[in-house]
Amino acid sequence: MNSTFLDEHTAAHVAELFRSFSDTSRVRILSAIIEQESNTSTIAELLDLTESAVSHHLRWLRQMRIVQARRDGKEVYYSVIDPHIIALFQQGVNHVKEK
Amino acid sequence: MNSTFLDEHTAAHVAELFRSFSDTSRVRILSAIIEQESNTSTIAELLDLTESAVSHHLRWLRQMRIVQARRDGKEVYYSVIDPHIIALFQQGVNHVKEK
DNA sequence: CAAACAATTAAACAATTGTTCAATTGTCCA
DNA sequence: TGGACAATTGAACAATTGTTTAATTGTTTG
Repeated sequence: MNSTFLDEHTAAHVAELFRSFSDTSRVRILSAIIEQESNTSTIAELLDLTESAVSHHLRWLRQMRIVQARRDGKEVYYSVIDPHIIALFQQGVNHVKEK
Repeated sequence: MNSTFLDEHTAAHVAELFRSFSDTSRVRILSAIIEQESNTSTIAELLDLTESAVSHHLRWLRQMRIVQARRDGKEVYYSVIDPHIIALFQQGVNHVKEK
């Protein structure tokens, strides 16, 4: 169906996309907000990370359009919008779990 | 169906898996050998990389059990065995292409 | 308005990563 | 066996990345 042979430019974008899921903290953050929309400090507390570290990762994911931010008063709530992204992430998780 | 909330250990493995696809050269190498089983120097020539660089990446991918090596005389041919891995990779590629 | 809380940002740092160069190993065949 | 070719390996390096600390911005409420 689809050829996978990629030009350098597309390959760079694919790599960038997968880089979203290539760090332990980012994977944990994503798993948390896929499970339930949460704000920065709740995520930080839940995962035992500093708010700053979480915020840096979320900025990265925001720039990649992986996560969506919604402010409610002082808090900013994050979630994963795109079902394709969730499916991609889940597929990686399942692969690991089924070993 | 499946909860995605992950313990640190599983998250680390998931991150490690996705790291296989998180570098432009590795993405290009994978796209080449998914398209067609190839040996190190053919891949190097096709992608304009040194054989050493290609070999280093392939070692990484081999250790991750993403690729399979088959020696035929002087040449070592690489391929991606697991259809789940191919599907995961393709899904990332499609996500990028559909933007 | 000021104090308190939530989140972001910038700078700095240690750690990791990708690539190169050079040396080595494995295989074939004259 | 020795020379040629293919691939791997190790060491070194520059570049990138994740985290911390400290300062700053945004928002609410006393």
